[in-house]
Amino acid sequence: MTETSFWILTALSAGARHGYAILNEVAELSDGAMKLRVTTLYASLERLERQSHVRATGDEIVEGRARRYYEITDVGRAQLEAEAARLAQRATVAQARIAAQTTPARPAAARPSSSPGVAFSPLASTAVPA
Amino acid sequence: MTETSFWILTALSAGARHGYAILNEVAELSDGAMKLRVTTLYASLERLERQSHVRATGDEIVEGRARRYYEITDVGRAQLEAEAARLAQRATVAQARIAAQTTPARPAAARPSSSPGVAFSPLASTAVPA
DNA sequence: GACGGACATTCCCGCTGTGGGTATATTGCC
DNA sequence: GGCAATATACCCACAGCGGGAATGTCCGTC
Repeated sequence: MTETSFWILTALSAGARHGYAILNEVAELSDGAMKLRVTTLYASLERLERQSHVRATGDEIVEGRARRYYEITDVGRAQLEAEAARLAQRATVAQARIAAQTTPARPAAARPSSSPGVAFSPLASTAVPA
Repeated sequence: MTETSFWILTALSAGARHGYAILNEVAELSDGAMKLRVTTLYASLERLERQSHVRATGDEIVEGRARRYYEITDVGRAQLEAEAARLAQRATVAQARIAAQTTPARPAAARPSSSPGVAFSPLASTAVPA
């Protein structure tokens, strides 16, 4: 999932929104870090609609302006949930590595990176050199 | 930062690696979820080198095969750290929204949402502790 | 009354990142 | 000899993103 799609689904997970409202909500949710462009937004909404992650719930005319409302589908919600879990895991893995790096003394390069038998335990010993 | 760059930097944050070793380590770190293609890998390494996030530390010949080792720079490490923090925040924001949506009673560590049922609360400020 | 700004959607077009396929070269196994 | 694994590199196509701008209404300011 792209970051754009992630933010759109997150915005919609609290209720139906029209395009422009999504734009503003994403900026707010991300604390200004993510500013969607209108072109990106509407292109992404089209893609999400094709993938049945969002659904258009009809057009409205409010004060002369046409508004198209979108809502998240069950599929979209499941995808968002899975993506959030992946993001959390990614962050954990990276932060564990960074922490393991800054704490102990570090040898020079060219260690062989032969994997320790068990697959990936981020919080414990991440292949710390002897 | 792209996901590819993120994983490469994460792999390199534990020490210098050559391209092919990065490939394997990323698959391991992500528990098989992320499988870099060789084309993507080397193209990304070039980009990261141009941005001074990684640095080539010289070529070696091991058993007849040329190996080019890469190591993460201080700039790259800082970028990785920042990216990990962003990922964690994104995951938190999304999971709080999902929790507020699915559990009407009480979300775990999220902020107290005023009205559970028909939630259209605009979220005045991002309540994510850094 | 003209002008700019906010709202709201849509089209055109170029750039970047990704990935499939493939070429090259060496070592080890069957 | 053929095949897999290791290791890097090139060519080309596709998808997502974003700049620019068009369309149209409403509101506040000059």
